[in-house]
Amino acid sequence: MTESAASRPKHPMPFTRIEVCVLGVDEAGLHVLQGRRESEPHKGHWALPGGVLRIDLDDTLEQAARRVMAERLHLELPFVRQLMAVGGRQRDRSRSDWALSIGYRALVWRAAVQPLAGKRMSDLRWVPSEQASSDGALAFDHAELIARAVQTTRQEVEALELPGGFVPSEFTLGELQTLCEQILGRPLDKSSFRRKLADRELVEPVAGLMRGGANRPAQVFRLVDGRASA
Amino acid sequence: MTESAASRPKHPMPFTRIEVCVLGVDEAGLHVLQGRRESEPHKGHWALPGGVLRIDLDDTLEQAARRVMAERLHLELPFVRQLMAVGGRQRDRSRSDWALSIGYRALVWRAAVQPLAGKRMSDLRWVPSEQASSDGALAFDHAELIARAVQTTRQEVEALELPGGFVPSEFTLGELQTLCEQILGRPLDKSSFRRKLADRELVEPVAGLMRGGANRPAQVFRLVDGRASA
DNA sequence: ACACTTCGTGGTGATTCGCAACTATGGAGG
DNA sequence: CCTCCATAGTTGCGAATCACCACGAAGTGT
Repeated sequence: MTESAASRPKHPMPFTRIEVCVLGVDEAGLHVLQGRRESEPHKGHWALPGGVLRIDLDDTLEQAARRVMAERLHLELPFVRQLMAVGGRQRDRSRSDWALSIGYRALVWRAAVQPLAGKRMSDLRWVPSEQASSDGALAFDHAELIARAVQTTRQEVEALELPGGFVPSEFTLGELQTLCEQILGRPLDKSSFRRKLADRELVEPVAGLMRGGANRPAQVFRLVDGRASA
Repeated sequence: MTESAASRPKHPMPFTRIEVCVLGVDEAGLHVLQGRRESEPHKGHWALPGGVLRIDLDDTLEQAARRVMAERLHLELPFVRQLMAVGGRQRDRSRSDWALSIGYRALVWRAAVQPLAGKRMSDLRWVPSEQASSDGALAFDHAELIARAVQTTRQEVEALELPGGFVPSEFTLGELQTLCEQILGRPLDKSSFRRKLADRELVEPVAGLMRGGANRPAQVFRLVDGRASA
């Protein structure tokens, strides 16, 4: 990042892509958004949505990830997080060219988002995360990206570093707990969950009640100041 | 990583580099290896050692990192770990070209390693990690890479996931503890340290004693099977 | 009035962790 | 030879944390 292209003899640069792992939460757990590729290679196969890094359009890597999401899925996802870079000489194909992908992750509430197949992307489907991270039919490192996305996201939720942008502005503690349980894929203890929230001063009550649904109403909370970790 | 360069219209690709943050441990703590740049831009300034990704020479990103270390520092570092990718349009310089860097980290015992200035790298120096991660004179994202390297390394040591390649094949528990303390920059409790090692079955004793230096000799241990996390 | 469901809080036993004391075992020095 | 000293290695205990369970509170529906 300290050397410009013009300052030294040109070397061929790898074909650089952005891949985005969109994790959708619903009642059944975590799901990964996949699309069917319309062009070679791997035409007709399922893959993570992604696209070419366009240095004429994108100012930053994050912005590139957001542009790709908009083009492929018609989705505006302001909160993305980098996973890792994967790359190397393609071994599975006879053409021996290099490929480099920067993986990003987004976390959304599945019901609140309506992805629409866009450029170079036909069908879309949600795949349960457990199934997706061990899908051999995906391009080789996509499964690795998915596994990493699920793992890091769960670690964050476990540590109650709530990933930015997906926690509603107002919620009850029961809702928040259910959300975390759906991401983690396992039940949490109500008492411990609330204690941690209180000790770390992550949430604060709002003067108002809601969800008298069919039982006792619950206190409404919001995240204190800007406690959404990027 | 699923699309080849020839299959779609060529877009200009970013100038892609590898930067390596070599963390050296000694009695005083963690240090970062820096070199003085011999060429523009930032000529004469201190920076992390790095080099251009050469898709004609490198088969993988990791291999590229190792090649760069060999060229710049005459060092063979088999154990490197990826930190993150940083990049974007260069703002500080008038030329508006893109740069992309993949950051890697290596952890070595400072006394056991003798870096030698190599290609496009003149002086070398070790800088205390605290000082290095807040050095404004470094190229902009180098400080970020250093901070990330120190942070993740300490997290790993804290969790006793001993980074590969830097733990001696044989050691006493006292030596291992001292090593961890130097990386973490704070003292550890002897009793707790040993309990954790025992509980998680990370080390096993070797039938032999050593270091009768001037006091009671200590049992020699080795890591059980392959407990070095990459 | 009663059942039912979720909210909210409190208690208890097990585990972990930090702190510190204590013993063991060698060398150094008089 | 005896004492002192530095480090090795173990043990015990109080504090903090956590998982699990239980109970009362506050609404709705029958």
